[in-house]
Amino acid sequence: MTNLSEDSAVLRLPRLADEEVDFGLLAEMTGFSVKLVWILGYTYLTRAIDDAGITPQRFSMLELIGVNPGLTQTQLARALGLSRPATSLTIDFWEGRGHVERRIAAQDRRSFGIHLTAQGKTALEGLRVRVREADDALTRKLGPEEIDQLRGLLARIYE
Amino acid sequence: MTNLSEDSAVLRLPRLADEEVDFGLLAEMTGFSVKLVWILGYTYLTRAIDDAGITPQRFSMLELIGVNPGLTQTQLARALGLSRPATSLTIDFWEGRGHVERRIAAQDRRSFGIHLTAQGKTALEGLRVRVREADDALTRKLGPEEIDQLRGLLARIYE
DNA sequence: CTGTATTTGTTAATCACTATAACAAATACA
DNA sequence: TGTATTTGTTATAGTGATTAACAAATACAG
Repeated sequence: MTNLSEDSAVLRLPRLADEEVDFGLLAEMTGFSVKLVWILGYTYLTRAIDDAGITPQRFSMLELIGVNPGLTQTQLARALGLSRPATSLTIDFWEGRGHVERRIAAQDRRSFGIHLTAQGKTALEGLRVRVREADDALTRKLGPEEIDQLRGLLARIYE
Repeated sequence: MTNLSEDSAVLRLPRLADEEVDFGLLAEMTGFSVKLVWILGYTYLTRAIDDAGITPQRFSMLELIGVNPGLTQTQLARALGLSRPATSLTIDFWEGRGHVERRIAAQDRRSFGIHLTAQGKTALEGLRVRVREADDALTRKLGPEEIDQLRGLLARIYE
């Protein structure tokens, strides 16, 4: 995850501003602007939490488990838009660190309820602080009312 | 690129709205909203142009070449935020279709100036129409002044 | 002028991620 | 009771992008 050579990718962002390159249609597309901001946010977030393989996806999973203890893996997969195998592997990751445990569901012994361990709760607290900071950094050029405006417009699109 | 089985990925989007899942901190993050919209836009765009391997990245490259004929591969890589190997392969793709050609630069015979062929120009025109439609579809729930507002706020973040 | 260093582009090897397919166990239902 | 569906896992594969290594051309230092 550390890319520090000549062609480092973490910071590799399209360059709209400088030099003589005209972005043509891309510069007129809302989707392209969204992509640029997404890359920037992903970069901030990754830098904030990248300890031994913690990625935005993996954090999202831990957060969902923390807020909704007992969800099954299929429910988690659907909520986050992942395949069931990907979900299974993500839970393996957190279980291997002792942050999460699978408890067999009494009423349906095919499925597990996923829960945070005490360790997991502590880790999640620490991660949340850093994630918040990264998200604040992303919007640091906007005032509070502008952030609300932006969030509102984005929500109108995907809701 | 066709995923039509049970676990289809093209449409796989996190589900904020329905069911009993609480997204916790994620629901409060601007970066997460941006990600959702980005996924949606990427899905629309991919559906609009996905003929025989044309991806958003590859379209972006063709557009940049069309608007800025004669750029070198290194300049294209920097502008789009790609590595030079990735850029080289993308140009291979378009060159193989006869849409782009490499012309040796007279003053520096290490580098090529990249140019559209007549075929490439025609193809680009057709793609531009579909790309515009996909971008319009993404923002169809917003009025013109709201789109401007959104674009302005996003630009403030990455500029 | 000569030799080293840098730059451009390509190729090869690798890595990370995700998906699909196939499977066992449990449950639902006809 | 027997078939079909669902849950989760494993195995396989495919994709994309990256790093490293390289050849050719150019820049520059001594």
